[in-house]
Amino acid sequence: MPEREADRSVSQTVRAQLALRDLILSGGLRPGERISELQAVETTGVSRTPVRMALVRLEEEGLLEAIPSGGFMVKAFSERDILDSIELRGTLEGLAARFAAERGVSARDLEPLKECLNEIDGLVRQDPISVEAFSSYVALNARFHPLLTELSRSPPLIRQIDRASALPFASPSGFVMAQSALPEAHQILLIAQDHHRVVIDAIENREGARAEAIMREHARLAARNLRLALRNRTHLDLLPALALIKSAAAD
Amino acid sequence: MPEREADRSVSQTVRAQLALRDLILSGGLRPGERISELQAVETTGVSRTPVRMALVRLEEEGLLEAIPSGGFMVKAFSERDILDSIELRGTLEGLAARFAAERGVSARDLEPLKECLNEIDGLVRQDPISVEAFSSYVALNARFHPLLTELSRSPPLIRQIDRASALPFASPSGFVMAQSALPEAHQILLIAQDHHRVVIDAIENREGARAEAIMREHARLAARNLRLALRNRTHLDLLPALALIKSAAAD
DNA sequence: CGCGCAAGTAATGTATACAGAAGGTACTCA
DNA sequence: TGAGTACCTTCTGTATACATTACTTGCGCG
Repeated sequence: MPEREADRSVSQTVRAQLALRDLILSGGLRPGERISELQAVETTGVSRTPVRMALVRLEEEGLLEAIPSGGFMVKAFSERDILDSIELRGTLEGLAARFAAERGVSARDLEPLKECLNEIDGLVRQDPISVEAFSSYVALNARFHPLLTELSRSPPLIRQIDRASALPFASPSGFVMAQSALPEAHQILLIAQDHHRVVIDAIENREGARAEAIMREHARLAARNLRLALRNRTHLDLLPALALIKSAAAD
Repeated sequence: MPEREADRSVSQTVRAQLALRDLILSGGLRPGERISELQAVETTGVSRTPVRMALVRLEEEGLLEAIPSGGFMVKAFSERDILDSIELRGTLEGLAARFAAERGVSARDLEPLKECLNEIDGLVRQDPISVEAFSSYVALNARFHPLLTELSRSPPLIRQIDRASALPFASPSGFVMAQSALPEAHQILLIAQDHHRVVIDAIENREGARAEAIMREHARLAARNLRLALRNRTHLDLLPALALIKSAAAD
């Protein structure tokens, strides 16, 4: 079947949203820079209507900021903003873990999570850990966290966590790859995996406060990774999203 | 100056958004009901383009749900959803209070909050409390909570709290008016005001954990109000948003 | 030489026309 | 009588044209 010009199956709006998001995260647009709709029409190849829709959605996503007089600009983030976003995500995931513990979960619901954990165990046993193993870890981690969130069985909370994780630097896997270049890499991964095991154990034993606390601390690993990566200033290219940081980056 | 057909100063999109939100919250549309764009065009009087924009924003706001095949429907909420949304808001406000306590706030920043508290004190001294006093309380409460949130000086958190409070039944003032019809009304108001004083005290003394805990508990007053109002089933007309609840309401 | 105003230009907000798809209904066949 | 199919209606998604508003540039006046 002919499939020129990208997928014909997805809507123009989604296509524009993806294209613009990539453009922003790859640093194609400077923070604070106004996004011209016509310019966006040229780069995305779709009409103004879906472009406008995509811009609105990217604003809600947090990547854009509305200009009072009209239009949108690329949002700029401080390092503090990012750290706060991580703490925020950890707090929400903590709430989800507490809900799961307090309300109880069936062994059947826990099954896919334990599978994840076992697969991750296979990875972290390596020393040193290969880059491919890191990629696998990112994938497994990106599977584990949503599963954990869903254990809360709370649609409003799940929704809010999704929104809080939409910002790439706030997502559970946002800074794992940055970590791969660090000497502490293996150690941090072992700790993260221990957090995973502890939160499942806490949920199984209906220990709400413990489940909540460990998820908060778990998120703070991401904050540590960010700080280490910024200080070392090595392999920052692994983190395209950092193009949005105000002071740093911007070579 | 002529001002027919509503304000000419606000955009059509905002006008449509307000009109549709009122329509939904007043129960004009049943939960689960599909919102036809053309029908929305007729009721709002604006064209399809701003109507579509308004629908997208109302979806992000949480009042609408996207239908996979296209279009939007009015979202339905369970009582549990609402209770979770309140707990969620309390958790976020707790985080804001903790940030404020940990990072410290100046006496100048606290001034407007203390003014609020003093004004509320003047209200809760009455016994019994008039309906007008309740309205004044709602207004003051709606001023206090955003001020408290801003003490965190964390734009990402402020943004997330705004979004969590957008749902009318999750907002800090969502169930205060319902409470006015209850025999426990005065007592609950006194407790709420004590929470306000305690959180400010905790922030002043840099007691982060205490500030966080009290805001969580403070939000649970709203949950109590909701449960009492639903059990008593009196003055439910004060809560138009309850038209969105799945099982209840729906006469 | 600097500030302010005006005019031109460009960009956004809005309206509408068109195409494609989804859903409903009626009819036919088993 | 029930199920399946085909057609028709109605809706959404997209494109584009138009109007209004904001911004910029250049000129004139102080």
